[in-house]
Amino acid sequence: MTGTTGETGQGPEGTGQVTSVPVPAAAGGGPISHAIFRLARLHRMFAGQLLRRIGLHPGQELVMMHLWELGPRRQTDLVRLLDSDAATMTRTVQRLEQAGFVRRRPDPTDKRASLVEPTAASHALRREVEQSWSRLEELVTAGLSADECAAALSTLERLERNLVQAAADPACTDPER
Amino acid sequence: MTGTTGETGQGPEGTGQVTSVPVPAAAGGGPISHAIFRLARLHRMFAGQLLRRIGLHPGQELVMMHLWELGPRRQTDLVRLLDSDAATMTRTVQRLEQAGFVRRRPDPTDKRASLVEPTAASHALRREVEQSWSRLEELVTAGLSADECAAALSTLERLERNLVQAAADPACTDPER
DNA sequence: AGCCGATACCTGTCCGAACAAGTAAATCGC
DNA sequence: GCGATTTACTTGTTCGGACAGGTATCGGCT
Repeated sequence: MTGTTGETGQGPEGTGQVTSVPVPAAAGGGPISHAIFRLARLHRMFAGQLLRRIGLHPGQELVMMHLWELGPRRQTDLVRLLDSDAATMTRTVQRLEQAGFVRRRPDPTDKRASLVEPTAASHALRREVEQSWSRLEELVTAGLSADECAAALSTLERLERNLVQAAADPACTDPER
Repeated sequence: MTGTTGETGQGPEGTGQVTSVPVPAAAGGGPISHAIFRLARLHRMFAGQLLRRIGLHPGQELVMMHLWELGPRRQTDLVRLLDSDAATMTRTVQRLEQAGFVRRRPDPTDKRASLVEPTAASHALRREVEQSWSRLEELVTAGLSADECAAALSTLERLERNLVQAAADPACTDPER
């Protein structure tokens, strides 16, 4: 049993090593797209690394944070909050339940729905999760002034808005060209 | 013909629908981290959508672009170029081979290695892939001036550099805190 | 009441990402 | 030359993400 990681199938456990990341000089494509791609990869890598040591997998922490913040929710609500996929949410919640961080209970007002609520045990994680997020934020914004942070945030949101808008505009990705 | 998508197991075929993305107001955590997260998700969604219609899955196009650009490479080189995972690369190349976009041949100078080269058939895709990337870049940077684009790129690179540096610094993620 | 379309969820499948472990071959050091 | 280490690749496993169905339920409409 090499990976004597978790008693419940949870409990990831890695080396904690972040590879040095040479940052390849991209082959042609859009520079901003590539930059987003690489930044996202690094960001994911760090988040995963920070989370792993507190027993969560990337993505699960977002569910937990919403549950801690808002209390019991239906899966559908979680899907909407995280803008996630229903199928993914089903299995994520199943794993969180199996890991003991979440409980499920039928919605009294809707026999189709199930309410998801954080367990008492899960609350012990909250502080750690929030610290990890703060830590990640510190790493990302290291050496940036408050103004620069605000500018960076504004830039990211601008790019995001562009994509959101493009998603709404049918002509953008579909027919044309 | 719903599931009869590809004769080789390839050939993704989706609805082409990009959900509207409500952009949840995040629960607590670092605003920049969340922005990166959401931007990356949207970006991935669009890239996937554009690629799907030309018969590739996200990630595969990066391999192909490097091969088209640089010619035959060993898998290890591809791993380094994309800063990817060796195991992922093995299976990605296997799928590309199975789909007929890539051929593999033993490296004459190193019996461990295998050379990966684009097939003639794959070259027909090149233009489409490059157009898709251009298109994605247009969507992301819609309405931005050249200066704003440069600034955005600089911002993204700055954040990336921070993470790269943090990755190199052992004290950042490991013990401490 | 009965019907029909929307919802809420589940399962199956395919894919990329990451880690662990193992095999074969190359290379270094003696 | 030979053993120890490194390298190149493969396989197994676990996740998240996305799409394609399928089932039970809810609701509005007739």
